[in-house]
Amino acid sequence: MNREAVLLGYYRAMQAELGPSRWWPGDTSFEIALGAILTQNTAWANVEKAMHNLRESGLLEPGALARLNDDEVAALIRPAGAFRVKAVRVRNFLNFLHEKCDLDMDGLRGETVEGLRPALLEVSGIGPETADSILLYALGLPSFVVDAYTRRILGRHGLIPEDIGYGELRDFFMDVLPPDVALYNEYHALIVRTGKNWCAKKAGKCASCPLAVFLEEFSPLTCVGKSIIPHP
DNA sequence: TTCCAGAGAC
DNA sequence: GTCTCCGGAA
Repeated sequence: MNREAVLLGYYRAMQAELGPSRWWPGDTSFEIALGAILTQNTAWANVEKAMHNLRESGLLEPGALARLNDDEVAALIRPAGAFRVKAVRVRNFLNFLHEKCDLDMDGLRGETVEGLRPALLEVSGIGPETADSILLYALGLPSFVVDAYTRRILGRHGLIPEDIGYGELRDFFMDVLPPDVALYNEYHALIVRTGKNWCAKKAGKCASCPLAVFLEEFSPLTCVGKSIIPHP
């Protein structure tokens, strides 16, 4: 199998069906990075409520947010869920920005994925997916983002084992795709939109999925009606 | 593995 | 009422 051709085929199929995604929503690098932390295991609609609270209070910039204590931050981001945990994670990220670039993310321009990714992963509360989201969407660096939808879709199609680790799944893309920021950006956006609409955890709606042709081509699974079930 | 922890869909 | 959500830490 030519993995590059297959993965580009997935990309084109989603692109043809869904059109451009215009990701990641947010006016500044900091706002995008903040959203990446707040959306951890959380529906985006709830993140928007938290962002709205911060915006109304003029706190969507690092300097202003850094002056609040954790309880004040927690109260504002409450709609995003796990708010006490996430308030600490935002604090840790602000401390990172303070040391790294004096709270100005423009100071991170010129950094590389190889240089910055390990540093981000040192921050407690920033795991691999959040780090890659910040690198790609906030800073425009070519670090491919994978997530639960990526694993579920490719797993159900039989292209990867469903228990594949984050790093291995990321390499599955980065080993064959060119390091193209625009491609990486749109690819992950399309995966999330496709996953949300067609590849629900319990029962996928494969019949109408933009990627149905690939399921038939690669899958050891059986597609019955509008849902996908494991092959006996 | 379990907890976090609100909110919408079902 | 249960499940899931643009995960990560202990």
